[in-house]
Amino acid sequence: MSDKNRKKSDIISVAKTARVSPSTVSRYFNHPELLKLATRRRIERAVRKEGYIRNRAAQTIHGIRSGTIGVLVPTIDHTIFAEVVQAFSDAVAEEGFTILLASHGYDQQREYAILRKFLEHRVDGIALTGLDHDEAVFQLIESQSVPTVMMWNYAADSLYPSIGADNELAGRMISQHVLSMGHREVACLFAPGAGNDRAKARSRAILNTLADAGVDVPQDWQLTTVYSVSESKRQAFALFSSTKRPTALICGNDILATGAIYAAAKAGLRLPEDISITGIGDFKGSSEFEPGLTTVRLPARRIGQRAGLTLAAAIKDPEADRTGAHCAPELVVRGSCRAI
Amino acid sequence: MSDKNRKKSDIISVAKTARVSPSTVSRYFNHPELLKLATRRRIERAVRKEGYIRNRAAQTIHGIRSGTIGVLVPTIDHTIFAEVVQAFSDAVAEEGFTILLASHGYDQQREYAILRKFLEHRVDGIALTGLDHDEAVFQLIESQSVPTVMMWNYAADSLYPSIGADNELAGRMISQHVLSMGHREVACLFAPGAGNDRAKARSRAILNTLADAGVDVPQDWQLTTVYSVSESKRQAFALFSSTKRPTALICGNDILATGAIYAAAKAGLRLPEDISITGIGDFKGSSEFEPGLTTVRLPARRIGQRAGLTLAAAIKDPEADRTGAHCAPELVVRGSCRAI
DNA sequence: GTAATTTATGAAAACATTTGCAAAACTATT
DNA sequence: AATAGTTTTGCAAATGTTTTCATAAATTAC
Repeated sequence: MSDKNRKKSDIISVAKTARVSPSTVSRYFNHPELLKLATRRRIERAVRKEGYIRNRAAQTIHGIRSGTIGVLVPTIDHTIFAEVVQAFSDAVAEEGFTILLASHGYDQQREYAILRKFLEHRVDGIALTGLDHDEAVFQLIESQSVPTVMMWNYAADSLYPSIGADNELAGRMISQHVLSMGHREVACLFAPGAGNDRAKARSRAILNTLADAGVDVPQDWQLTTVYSVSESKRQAFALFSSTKRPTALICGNDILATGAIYAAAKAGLRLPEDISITGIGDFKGSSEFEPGLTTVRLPARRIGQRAGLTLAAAIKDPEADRTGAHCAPELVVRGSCRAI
Repeated sequence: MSDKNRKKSDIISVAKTARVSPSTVSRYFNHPELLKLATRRRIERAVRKEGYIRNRAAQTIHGIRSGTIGVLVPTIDHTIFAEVVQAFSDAVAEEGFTILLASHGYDQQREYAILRKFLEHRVDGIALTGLDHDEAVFQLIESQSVPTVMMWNYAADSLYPSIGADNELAGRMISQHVLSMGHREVACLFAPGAGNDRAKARSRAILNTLADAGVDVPQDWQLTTVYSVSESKRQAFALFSSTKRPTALICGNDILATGAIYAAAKAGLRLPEDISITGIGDFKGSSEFEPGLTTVRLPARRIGQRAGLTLAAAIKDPEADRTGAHCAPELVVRGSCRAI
């Protein structure tokens, strides 16, 4: 494509080979309709010959948008966030944006530091996960007045547009279903709530709903485990091996439920005859268990896409609608939770 | 943190409030050791007061590194790539880089377009997935002479440092194991090879190894399916329901194997008594099935980390060692493949 | 207390662009 | 062929930094 472009080519060198001024080359890219066809042709050839690639950094310092969006998730390698990020990325790529991605591992300090970095790169917008963030994070966003959305969790009164599911509702839905199937002896397996408002909202809602129905979950049936199949398998196995077993186990998410299902198999329990298990999330694959996992679908792809679209719109038009959106969770009844 | 910074603060405004010159502020950030303690203090206060955030775009046009690395994967929401990206991101974050992430969905045209975008952003380095890319992609990288690594797949003679596993070896390992367990009636379930050199290498190696041992896989036992639990479940179920069943099913990756396991359960086959199933990858969770999945571990995290470290080193020191690294696959024998 | 060093700071040029304004080159009109 | 109007282009200033070079200030040596 080029022979001796050892000297990186810039707009000036392109101008030279096209025998026009740098400004004209700039216009070629930004307002091509202002150029005479012949000039356009000439420049096009020069660009090609030089293998010139525009320098967004140089544009950015003119207040022109950087074309990047900072996306901040707790971790990338959980199905659920991976899906959100994928959908988000696809949505904004459509609009010409590229994402800067980073994960904070549920560490609020790191979240702040990463946010600063994003801002140094002059991202045009920011997508955070969850509604719960350090005060400094909010201040930073406020002071830089950069368009922001909060993904994953929904609350009507959030400070910035939130696009996600109502996790409390999800918790309520699954526990109501379990109750409606006649279960009274219910155990719970939750992810830790620290720095994770989603997990917190779910466990709160589940426990409350059960309590309201007069079902009391004893302390030793309220298990907590990190987000990991093997850990939840271990914990659930211990639970299933104890003398008194619940008839149903409500898990805070599908990954934990997966562990519980394996634990049941290991303990020789039949699903759902001996034990009912439910999840939250409806991750890819949850429908494929035998029997399928009864769960509440949190529409990850829809959330990611919607969040991306909303943010892109807010960036392009500061007057755009900045209200969030609730991507409603949906009860998915499969075979893993039976009626008593 | 600030009242009336409606006018975005730059290095000049900071200089003004600190009563020093802009150059001094610049030095405060880049060579603080050159400043007198008192001056440093003064500037620090001004920075804080103004809520100033450095502008990397402005630095970048001075040829200073942008601090970004472009990462290009086929898709983000496959466990395996998510893991690689997570590890990669962590590794380079350590060195001060932020990643620009995009996915091309196995579309070579899109890969090229995304690469151009990365280059417009003046990424300091590029990480691609796999060794197989469009000629134009290589030309672009060559002409911009930007440090590049290729992740996931390993080949000693690759054009750019490759950090990953030898997928052919992985295929050989698993089929040798299956053979050593005495299986002669073997079926295969592969991911499509188009635009995916990893999948291609595996299926080739598996078929060859089997053939060398005199085991011929009939055409209708060579199944191909997209990367999806439900699709592979469907296909495997069909296979299991036909009159003549293999004694073992070798799957091109763990996701496909997962589908096959569910299919077996659905078909009422016992694992491994009635059917042996193997995967490749050893994804998170593969060890937790009952029985655990026999597979070949491809060390995703190690690959991502290693790739990140290698690239970061190449960026920081152009003379750095640019040889790739083979992260050896490793046979993981669990219960899903029995001896006949 | 002065000269010679060393250290800390500032001025100005450079980086790769964009853009407002003005000049040049066309077209259309007479 | 001259004029008015329009379209196309170039000049120069601006953007937010870094860096080289020069100078001022502080320190040390005598």
